[in-house]
This record gives sequence, structure tokens and C-alpha cells, in this order.
Amino acid sequence: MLRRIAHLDMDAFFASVELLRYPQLKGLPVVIGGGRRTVDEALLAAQGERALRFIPVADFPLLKDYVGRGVITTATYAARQFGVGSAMGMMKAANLCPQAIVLPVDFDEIRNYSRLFKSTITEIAPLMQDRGVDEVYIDFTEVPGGQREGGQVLARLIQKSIFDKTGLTCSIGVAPNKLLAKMASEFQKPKGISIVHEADLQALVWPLACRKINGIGPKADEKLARLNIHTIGELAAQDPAFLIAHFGKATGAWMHEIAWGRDDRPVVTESEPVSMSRETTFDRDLHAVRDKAELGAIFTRLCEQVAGDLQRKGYVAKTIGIKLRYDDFKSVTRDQTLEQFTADTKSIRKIAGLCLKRVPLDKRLRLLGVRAATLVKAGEEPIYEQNRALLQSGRVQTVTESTATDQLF
DNA sequence: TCTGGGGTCCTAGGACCC
DNA sequence: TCTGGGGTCCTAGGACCC
Repeated sequence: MLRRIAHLDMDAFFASVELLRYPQLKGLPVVIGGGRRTVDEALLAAQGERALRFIPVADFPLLKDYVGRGVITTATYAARQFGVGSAMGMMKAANLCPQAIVLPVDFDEIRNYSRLFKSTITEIAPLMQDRGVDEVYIDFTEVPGGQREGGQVLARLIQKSIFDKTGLTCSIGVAPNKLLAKMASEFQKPKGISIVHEADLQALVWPLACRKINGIGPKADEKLARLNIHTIGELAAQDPAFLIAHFGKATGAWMHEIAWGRDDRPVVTESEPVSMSRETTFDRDLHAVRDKAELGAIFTRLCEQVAGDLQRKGYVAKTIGIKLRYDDFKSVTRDQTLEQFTADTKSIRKIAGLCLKRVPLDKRLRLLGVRAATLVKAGEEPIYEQNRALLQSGRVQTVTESTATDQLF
């Protein structure tokens, strides 16, 4: 039986969820921004959920009045007309479309709708892989009707079921594998269904820019452009040895396979987390000495959050790390592996504090983060690790060096 | 007017072991 | 005294994705 893989992408997910609440904003440029609050939520809340749909459009906050360092998470299609798009800084977006309405991200609401559309899918097609809150891969191969019209029939059914349950629209691509399905879901947006067969490779995929390949980002794209390779077709025409020479064994070989539409990665329904982290960008850059009280409080809160996340999800970690971003946007990380697994706030705080001491704190800080890695399920810690760690205890470092910030953390 | 927060995966060098 | 690889773990940084 021919493999049929679907990629489903919710249309402007964050914005569409807000439009369900505020239907009076339909058709207007709206952006959803992470970070700082811009809506007077107290005012909105005071009017009650039912009254939300009657708030006059003129009462919504505009992008031109936005103050803060956030980026755009999602823009409605009306806002995209102005060149505004996700990951764009708010201030830049405000210049392009000052009249756009800004709403903050409501994570609880997003999670609820995410669960709802995913459970709608698995009731129809159980082999589904999560790709974040608004995307999934679905294996159509063995689903009854999954092969009809190349997957078109099942895709339509899923689209309609999601709309009936949530009021939200999505776009679906169905293809012989994940890579092509992912590209296909972009072909017709919003509310589109695109079917790609192996034979369509040359006509539909080769004319596309290399950047359209999931896994080729700005850096790789730039390097390809320098080699005069712009389209996927041009990439396919390269000798694999040439690509390997420029991009390394793994990446070079991968690029060649991908350009020929070959990808045998399975749809994976379950996976274990690798790390859990919390980070925050400050409202203003902070100085390690002058703002030490504030920094210390934030640092402790991040540790508490990471510990809380581990405990709530039932994991313990053996590596604790920190991340810093300076005012010049350069970041550094430090981490330390423990002798024992932990999810304890105090232990995490202590190790994170040691990591912080290994980093220069002379420049202003923009961001601070705490990360837990090398995770296992709580209660499944391998015992032998402790003995190994003891043998290697020369690694566990004690910090004696005195710095201006020594007493800080 | 700069650039969020949560992740995964890869690379590369050094330590250490066999 | 000098010289091997292979394998694993740890750390730091970076590319990329949603």
C-alpha cells in the first residue's frame, strides 16, 4: 500500500482563536504578540465573556501604541497584507501597520483549542504526531478511505470535523512523506487541501526556493545561494559529493535526498522530552550589580518554575544549565551535570547559581533562563549513574574565585 | 525601533576508558 | 619513550522550528 502522509496546519491559529472571542475584529488587521500586555484585560474581564463580542472595535489597543520588546506570534491575513508576519519585532510591525489591533497570547485558551482539534483528528485517524500547538502530521496510509483521491476525501472530512468542533480552519497537504506533505500544506492557504504524488516532484516542488525545505534556514539558504543554488530543482541537480564537500557528510547527503523528495521518517505518536526550560526577557536590560535584587528574584523564580514543571510532569533531571543574553544580543550558556537526578527547587537553584558564577557579568543582561536536561521519569533513575559520577568527581567543580558578583547569587 | 519563549538536533573538542 | 583508535560522556555554541 502506498504511504500517504498528511501535514495539517491551523490557519493563523493564535489570531483565529482570538477572533472566536471577538468576532467584531473579523477581516481587520490583528496581530497577536507575546510578552507584554497591551489590552486592558481588567476592563475586558469586567464586561464578562458574553459581552466581549460587543466591545466596540475602537476600544481595542493599536500596534502604534504598543510599548515593549515582544515579537509577533501570529498575524491575521489582513495584517499580512502590510508585510507583518510572525517572529517580527513589534516595533518594526508598528511601522508597517500602525493601525493593526494587538492582543496578547492567551496560552490557556490556545492549549484548550490545541487539545480539541488534535483529539478531533485522532478520533478519525489515530496515527498523529505533534509538531507544536498548531501543527501535526497524520499517517493516512492505513486509515479507511485514506487512499481515496490521494487523501483528498479524508483531508476534507478532517477539515470539516475540526471546523464543526472548534470553528477554526486549517490547511492540509497530503503526500508520500512528511517532507512533501509539509510543503504541500503551504500550497493553498488558508482552508486549502493540496495533494502531491511522487510524479509531481518536478512540476510542483523543483521550482520552489530551497528555503521552503523544512530544515533549511537562513544560514544554509545563504550558503546555497553563494554556490548559485536557489531552487530545489537546482539542489537536486548537484552531485551529492559536491554537497557533502560543502555541508558535511550528514547534511550534504540529507539535502540531496530531500531535493529528490525522498524522506522515510515515520509518523511518531509518542516521544519523551529531552529538556525543560524557562526563560525571560526583562522589560529593560538589567545590571548584575545595580539590579541584583531584581535579578536574584527573577533567577529564583525561574528555578522554581523549572522545578515545578519537572514535578508536575513527573520527570527528574541530571543536568542543570543557565542561559544569558547580553544587551548586545549575544548569548552564553553554562551547564553542570549532577551526581544524582533531581527535581528539587533548592538543588536546581544551587547548581544554577554555580553555573552563573562561571559567566562574565560585566555587560547588561537582557535575558535569563534556566534549563533542566538529561531527563528520566521520576522513579526510573538508573542507580549505577551515581557510582560512575563518584568516579568522575574530579569534574565537579568548586568555585573559589572571587568576583564582584560573588555574593550576588 | 531591533530581535519571545519553548523546544530539538548537530558539531566539535576534551576527558576518560578499553 | 612514543604512539594507536574506538566509544561514551560532558560542555558550549549554533542552526532551526513552531
